[in-house]
Amino acid sequence: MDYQLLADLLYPEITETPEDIEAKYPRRELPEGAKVTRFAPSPTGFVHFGGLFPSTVAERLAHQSGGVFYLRIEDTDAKREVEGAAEGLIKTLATYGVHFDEGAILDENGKIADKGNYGPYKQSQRGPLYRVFAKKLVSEGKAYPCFTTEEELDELQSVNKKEEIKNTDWQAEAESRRAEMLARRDFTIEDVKEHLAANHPFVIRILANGDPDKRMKFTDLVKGAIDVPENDEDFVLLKSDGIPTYHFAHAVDDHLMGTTHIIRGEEWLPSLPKHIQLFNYLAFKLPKYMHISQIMRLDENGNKKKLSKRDMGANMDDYTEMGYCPEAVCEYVMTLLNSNYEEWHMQNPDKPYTDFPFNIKKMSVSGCLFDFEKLNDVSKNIISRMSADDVYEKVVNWAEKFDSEFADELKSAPEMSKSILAIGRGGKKPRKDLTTWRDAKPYMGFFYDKYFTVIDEYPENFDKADIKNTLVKFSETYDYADDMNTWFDKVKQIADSLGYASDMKAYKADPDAFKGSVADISMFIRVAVTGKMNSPDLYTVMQIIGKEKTLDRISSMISKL
RNA sequence: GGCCCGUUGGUCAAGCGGCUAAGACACCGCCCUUUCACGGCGGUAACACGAGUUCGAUUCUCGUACGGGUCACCA
Repeated sequence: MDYQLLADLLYPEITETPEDIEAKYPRRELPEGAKVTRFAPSPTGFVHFGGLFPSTVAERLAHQSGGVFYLRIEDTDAKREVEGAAEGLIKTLATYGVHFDEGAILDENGKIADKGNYGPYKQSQRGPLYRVFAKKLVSEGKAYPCFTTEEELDELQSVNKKEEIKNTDWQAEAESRRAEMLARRDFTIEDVKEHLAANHPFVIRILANGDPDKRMKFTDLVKGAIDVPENDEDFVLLKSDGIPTYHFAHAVDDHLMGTTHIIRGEEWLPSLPKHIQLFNYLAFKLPKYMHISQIMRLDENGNKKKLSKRDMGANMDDYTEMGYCPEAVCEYVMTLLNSNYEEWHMQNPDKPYTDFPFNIKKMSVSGCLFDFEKLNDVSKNIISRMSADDVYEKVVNWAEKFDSEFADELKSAPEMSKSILAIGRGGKKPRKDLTTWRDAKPYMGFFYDKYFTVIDEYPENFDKADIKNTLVKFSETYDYADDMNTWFDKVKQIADSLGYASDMKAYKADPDAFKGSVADISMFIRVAVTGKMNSPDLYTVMQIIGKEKTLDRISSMISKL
């Protein structure tokens, strides 16, 4: 077969050669050791937690090494493309610290525009480029046109691949596919001419020459040494619309764009043989690969499953609504990515996670389970270290989007709101009441008349009269100007007068000698003022609420008893 | 089913031929404390199984089991 003739028949309009293209994509001038990485999402939806993972790794590795991190949009599947998804992706990534140096990123008008010299960065705009390389492969007898239509393929495939395939069917399936593949390779120039004349669509397939029984040694930067079989599958390079498949685009783009490290999910491991073959055929230098373990979740049977789109915690945009601050999510990701992150962070509590020396060798080989508890802990700690002003601003920000009424309430009394948030904050052992911004309302709502309700009831085992007496006595003696000690001394006096222990030690030594303790007396007052059995320091709460409201709330409770 | 990857406490995980097998989260207990939230101290809890190599295996090799991934003109 005259392969050059075949190539010219297929792509008469392509006159450029790979060499011409290479000349337009010179090697990057980067310092020694600098890594060029990329994130290459398909614009089919939101950013997924499982996508934030590799993109964070790619970003860290590039920026830590003085390299380049770019965004390439893999919009090669028009059918699945979602309008505006790419823009959303970029914005979401940015909130989680994933910033691009180059690629199809947002310009000042919020539109996607290319930045950098290795574009275009949207694969749909790179069609001619791919065809040059495809033509080359055809001319070398390493790829060939296939006129089998999708419908015909579906029919040939005896079993629907989406359905569960019965054990016995697998063998038959493999055999029929093998036979079918060999048949596809069997054609003449005349056949091609006929098809072309009839305007039949075609795909370009690679002509696989591997022996799947042979293994190649391959080193993955995360997985270590692995065995991969040679590729024997004539997979598609160019689809009938002239747009490449992932595999071909990966080879051409990452070569041209100078990617040094391919960072992607573990699910790509099985297609590695295809990529190796392609890079070989194309005479491209194989980049380094890092296949990152997947994030799992527990299914209803207690088995681990890949965290998928519909799962809780999958959509990064949900975290905003749930009220997590991006720093918390980033740190949580770091703890999963590098096990020694936490240790480092304890030693460097004030440094941003971007100062952490990220280490490929410390990456986990096995998949990990997504754990909200751990995220919550990280989040709680981060918020506890923020200033009251910061927290105020962030809570308001969140509330403006998701609870505008609460936002208005906060903004109507900013000073009070800030002093509430300042309780127990700033010291060596800050309170950790807030895990997410969403927690703010239940935590501090009782300060505002609008949200104040008595939630907790007095426990049955206390005498109603004691409660009432406590409240009456307290309101009689309460003086807003009292300092904390004076204030508490008065509470203790009430305790003594009602037969409750004012000294906790005495109470603990002999609880039966008293009706209760000053703790209970405080609780009586606390429920009246805050509506809850638990609250931050009561004295401080009253100072913030103010004399009038404090007494109002107490008297309203008295009248209810 | 073929191929690939994995398996240390409930979870994330250190470990890289000899350790009483770290640490963090969660849980429990005690202390501190007027409640809560912190903080301090302590506790329960793990090398999937079976062979082999070795003086010695969590660590190396091979099986088995289990889990995950993948097998498209999707990425």
